[in-house]
Amino acid sequence: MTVERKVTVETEAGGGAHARKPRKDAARNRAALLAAADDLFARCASPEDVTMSDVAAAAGVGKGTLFRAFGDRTALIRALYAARLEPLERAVAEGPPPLGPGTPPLERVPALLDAVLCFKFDHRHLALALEGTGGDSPYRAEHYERWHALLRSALADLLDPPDADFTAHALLAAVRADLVEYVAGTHGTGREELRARLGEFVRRVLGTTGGT
Amino acid sequence: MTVERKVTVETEAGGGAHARKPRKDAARNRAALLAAADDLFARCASPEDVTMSDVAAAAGVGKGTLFRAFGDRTALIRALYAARLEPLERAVAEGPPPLGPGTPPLERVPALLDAVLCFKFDHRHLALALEGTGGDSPYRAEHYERWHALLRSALADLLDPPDADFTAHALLAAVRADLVEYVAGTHGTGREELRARLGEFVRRVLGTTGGT
DNA sequence: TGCAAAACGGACCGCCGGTCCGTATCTTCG
DNA sequence: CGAAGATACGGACCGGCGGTCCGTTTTGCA
Repeated sequence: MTVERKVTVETEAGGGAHARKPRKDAARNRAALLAAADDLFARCASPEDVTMSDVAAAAGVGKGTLFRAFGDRTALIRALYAARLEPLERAVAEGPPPLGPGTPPLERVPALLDAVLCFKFDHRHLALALEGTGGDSPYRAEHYERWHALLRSALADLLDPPDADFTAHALLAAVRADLVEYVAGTHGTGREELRARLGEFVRRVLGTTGGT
Repeated sequence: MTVERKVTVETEAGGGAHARKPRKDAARNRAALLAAADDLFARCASPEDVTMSDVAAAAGVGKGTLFRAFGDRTALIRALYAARLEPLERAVAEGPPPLGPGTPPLERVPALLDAVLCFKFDHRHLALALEGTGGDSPYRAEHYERWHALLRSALADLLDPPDADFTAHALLAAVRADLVEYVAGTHGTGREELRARLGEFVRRVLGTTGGT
């Protein structure tokens, strides 16, 4: 009876999870949705008041399409955030100093935090949307774990292991999007001034006293 | 025609905003609602899944009563949080060292942060509910401004003014409820260990090297 | 060109925060 | 003590949101 080779075998077993090539309209719509969402988040005061329907409408597609493409609100925001973050992550993973690997920790840690701060500042709307996903903490996002691990390992040369772990958390907490937004928004503190303050703070944490 | 002295004059002009004595049942219900809310937040995993209807039902009153008493969800949570925080605020405002005024900054700053950490740890459910109020940042709450100002003024003796301001923010960021929850929950880090890590971190920020 | 797989889209659902208003309860004053 | 006015009660009700469903349309392949 020939078992019906209907398989759709998918080559999945090997572990490669490559989605088997999306249809053209699907790809186009996905891109349009990302663009529309980015635009809306940038334009609106609070992430709360850009609804999923808004995004779909702005992209010129139906709501069903939006949810089919991304699953849910959180996933949409994560996808958007990840797309914007990718250049920075590449620079950290394989770029030149002071961000890339092979940089001495005392130099790399401040550079990493400065880079994160700049990113959060320049993409506040996305970062706020991501961190304010309501559900629960932003700490659930796996990219947080990556940054934490990176920072911790860089700090490992300078501190005791348990301290390195907590310090990494604490330093990342200093560049959380809502804090950045608050300081920048309320006090009118500008980008460069914020960078200077953070730099000084990090220097103090690392015990680097001034120096040339 | 005697202009109808209907006034309800209220003595408001003087600036005193004392609500003119609430009715007895209103007071009782208010208390019941606070208790019910506290209980529910403590019992539920995420603040998100305790609804206003739940609170009203648990307190044995109607939803209308709940909203009449507190206005909206945020105000309910704030009232609850403020009630629990009050002892600590008194200790800070008029208590003995190391929390109270008159304590030298080098001693007071770590003490304040330790106290906040303990409070956030012990009342995670409330702190999470408050900070996760969705709307926007927890920085809008006026009690944040109080703590920030307090810390900043304590730091003013040790740092340049702009650094004191940012440092106060950064230190408070290290004790945010969701971070505490994450570190305590995921890594199973206990209360005392967390206090030790925070203490060490603060010490490093203040440049206090070990010492007896 | 024909056909099945895949994607589309918008009506629809459940839920939640918040409102409204007829009814019940308290308080005060004669 | 009784009645009237003020205040609070409570739950049916509303608008809007995230998310789902399924009949219809598009696409890719042979």
